[in-house]
Amino acid sequence: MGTTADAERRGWTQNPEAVQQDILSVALSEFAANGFSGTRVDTIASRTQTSKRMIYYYFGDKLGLYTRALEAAYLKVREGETQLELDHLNPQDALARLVAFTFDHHRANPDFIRMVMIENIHKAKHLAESQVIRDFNVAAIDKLAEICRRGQKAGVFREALDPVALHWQISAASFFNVSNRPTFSAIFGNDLFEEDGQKIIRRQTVNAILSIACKPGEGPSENE
Amino acid sequence: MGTTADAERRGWTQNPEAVQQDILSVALSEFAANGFSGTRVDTIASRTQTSKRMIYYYFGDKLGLYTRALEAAYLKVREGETQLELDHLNPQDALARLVAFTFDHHRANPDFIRMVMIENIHKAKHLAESQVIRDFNVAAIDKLAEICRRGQKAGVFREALDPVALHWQISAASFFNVSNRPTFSAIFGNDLFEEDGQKIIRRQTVNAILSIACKPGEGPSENE
DNA sequence: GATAAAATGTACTGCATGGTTCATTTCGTT
DNA sequence: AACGAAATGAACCATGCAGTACATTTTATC
Repeated sequence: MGTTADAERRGWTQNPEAVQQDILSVALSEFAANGFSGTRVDTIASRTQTSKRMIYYYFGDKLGLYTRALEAAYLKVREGETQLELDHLNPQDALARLVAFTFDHHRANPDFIRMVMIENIHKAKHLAESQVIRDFNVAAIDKLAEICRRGQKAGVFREALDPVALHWQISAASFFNVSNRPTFSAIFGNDLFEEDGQKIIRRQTVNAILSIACKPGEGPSENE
Repeated sequence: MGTTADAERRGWTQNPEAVQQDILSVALSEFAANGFSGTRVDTIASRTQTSKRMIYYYFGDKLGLYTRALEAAYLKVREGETQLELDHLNPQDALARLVAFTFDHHRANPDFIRMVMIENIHKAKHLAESQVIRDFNVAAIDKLAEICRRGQKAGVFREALDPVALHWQISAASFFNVSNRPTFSAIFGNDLFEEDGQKIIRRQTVNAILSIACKPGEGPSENE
């Protein structure tokens, strides 16, 4: 990626970029696993090719490292979202596809989910302070807004439909599915989180979202 | 409360029950606010009428206190659920009522939500170990299962409807609404969490759930 | 190849914090 | 009122852990 040199390290060679990446990726996994106060800087350091000294050299303090890890998580997950191409589909199908994609994408990025969970525990304090995150998060809803416009213009979506409220519904299902899996499956068993169960949930979710968006009669067909 | 004596404390008087309750309620609020590792036993103690010594006397260690606080949170919230009476309503209305109630009930118990969030961060480790919680949680779904039975018998609900999957959907919306408010409103603004916005979300959620449960044509009416 | 800046290694420190020790007071029982 | 057990107070301890000091090595620049 870019000019990042390859890290051939015998004896040792300087490689600032690689060292920072190394630290960041370990930090992300540790913070995601243990939360902010639950995470030990020493543990991060030990899982790294480098030392605690370097963490403070590059990131200042624990909070600085956490913030950067949080940003890295967002960047990585948003990157994956750009893949999705929906313009060639009719509004209903585009929406269905977006929902299914979001559902799967959340599942595929549990570390990101956990970072957001942790942020919520902290009342989103750090997220709110990070300009990086705020900037490109507003764009997260663009695709959905565009679909809504098209659907309303075509007369198949409700006039009162609000993209943000719809995004809320999509996020709720997709997020909860990952975030609350431990408690939910501890209480009600793991069936819904096996492959078959997840298919059911995803289909239910897609249908539910479509029924929110569509005018009566324009809803999802039953034969999927 | 039962025979719990009133705590007239001048000089000081022994009152084990009241002391434990005092500790528990402070502990719940601290753990809910700061997570397990983020919480300081000294802070709990200082917000209490009693001392750190008593915490260890009654609860053994920090984890013991946490576990008891978690159980207390569950007990309190489940208690509030027994109010709801649905047998006199037809299945659709009963379900709509249950969903709206659950939505509001989650909102009214943010500390409980936060404890569950924290448990999920910890992969539900402590919840899984608490027999108390497991026991009365299976019962949490009874009302819903009964509604499903009635709706299917009446021919208005889908045959394939699974109460647990439906409960998942109801929980997802109700839980997310509280758990992710900080990050969501940090990114998209607070509108959806004001009174008007919440009404929209709740109505959307009720309709979405009904559309999942009901056969096509038996769905929610539009004039609500 | 000398020099300075950037990058890294090693060892350390100070305090926050979970948990304990030991003594004292309250209170039910006789 | 005496006695033992339960309940409480006040100070203390050990260590986990974020953060630092200081020395050393690499690398670019002249």
